[in-house]
Amino acid sequence: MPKAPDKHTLWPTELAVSDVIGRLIEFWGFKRNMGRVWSVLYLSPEPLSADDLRKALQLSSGAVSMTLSELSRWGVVRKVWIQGERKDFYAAEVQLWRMISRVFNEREKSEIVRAIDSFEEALATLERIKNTDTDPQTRARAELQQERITQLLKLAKLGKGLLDALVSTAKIDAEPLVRFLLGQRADSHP
Amino acid sequence: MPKAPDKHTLWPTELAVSDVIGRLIEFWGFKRNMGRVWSVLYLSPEPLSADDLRKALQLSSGAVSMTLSELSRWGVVRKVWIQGERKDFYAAEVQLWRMISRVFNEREKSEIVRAIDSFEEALATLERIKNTDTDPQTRARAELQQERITQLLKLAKLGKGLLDALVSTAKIDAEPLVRFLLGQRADSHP
DNA sequence: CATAGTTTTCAAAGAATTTTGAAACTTGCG
DNA sequence: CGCAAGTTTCAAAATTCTTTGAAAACTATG
Repeated sequence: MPKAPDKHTLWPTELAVSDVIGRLIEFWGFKRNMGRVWSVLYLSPEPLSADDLRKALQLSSGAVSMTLSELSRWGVVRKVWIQGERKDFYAAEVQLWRMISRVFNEREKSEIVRAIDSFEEALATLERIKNTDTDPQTRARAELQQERITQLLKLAKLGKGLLDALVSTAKIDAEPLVRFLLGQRADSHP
Repeated sequence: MPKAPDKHTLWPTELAVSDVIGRLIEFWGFKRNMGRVWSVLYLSPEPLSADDLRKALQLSSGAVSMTLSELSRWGVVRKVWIQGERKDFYAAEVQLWRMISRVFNEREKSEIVRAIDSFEEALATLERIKNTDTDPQTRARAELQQERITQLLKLAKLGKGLLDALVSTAKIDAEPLVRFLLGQRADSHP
């Protein structure tokens, strides 16, 4: 029985890249396997089946299924139909920039927005205290906290601004932010 | 015996803020308690002792000690001597911008640099394969991977550029990046 | 509509991380 | 010194997160 040309042994480069991305992604709050699976797909010339991935990364079938569905939810992997095949095949989103901005937008921004709301609410509460409480100590304390929370609020808004800029940059794809950050041309400009 | 004015009951606003920061910070890969402890210190008019923190946040003494030492290592909290007191007291770094840029610089950048190195190494390996291997399939595959990894590399470098920009902005504190990101003056533009 | 190939689900096992608290350790002072 | 307040350490316990794998659920034919 002739073995199918093995998709199941990763090249050392694939292993290295999927590992480092796994780590980066984990560091960033996702599961390591999400990074690994995505990487393998990203480096694969053709879409892979769940089973290919299971073999390549030595995961259980359940893990692969869950990882793929999470990746799909984030829109960084998509199903691909291959004619004549029964299985589902998967391919990585290759538009890195778009991918990242989507994730940033959904995940980070919602967290930041929550913080912003909470800061604003705290400020309002403190304002009420200042206008109500008679103890000078208490009022002074409220005032100090207002100042400090205001700083936090500014910072959070800055963060939100940054994410918004990234996202809209990704949409337009004309890359003013990229230029700005890299100082000059972004790497080899034909 | 007259109770000391209670530093040990947090105001609702303090609780809310320390919670939301705890979450943000956890989301960002630190321990939740680091965020909470820092927040309480940040909102406190005077430095607090380990014991104050233990009571305010209902943590074990060990947890407080470890959290404080971690926060110190990140330079976001510092010891303060209070004359006539036996205990150590702690205060939060209030220069948010500086604080954040330091953390970014150490933590994020090292992770990104690792990724960059790894990508570059992978590219070199693939180049060797292209120049050595005779199988056209293999060579084609190596080429595709080079392209894709190049994209990753660009992205990683962009990330590094972003962090560098943040850090140097923090150093100068003249805020070109801030301006750029917010488009105009901070806040309120219908 | 039965079946075999696939995917999904999910409770339990396993890992990893965090917290606890008592013991060991420091330090300043009588 | 020797003590006592204060801090740190660290092994064990608790908690949280991840993975497993077998069973249930799908699904495209014959």
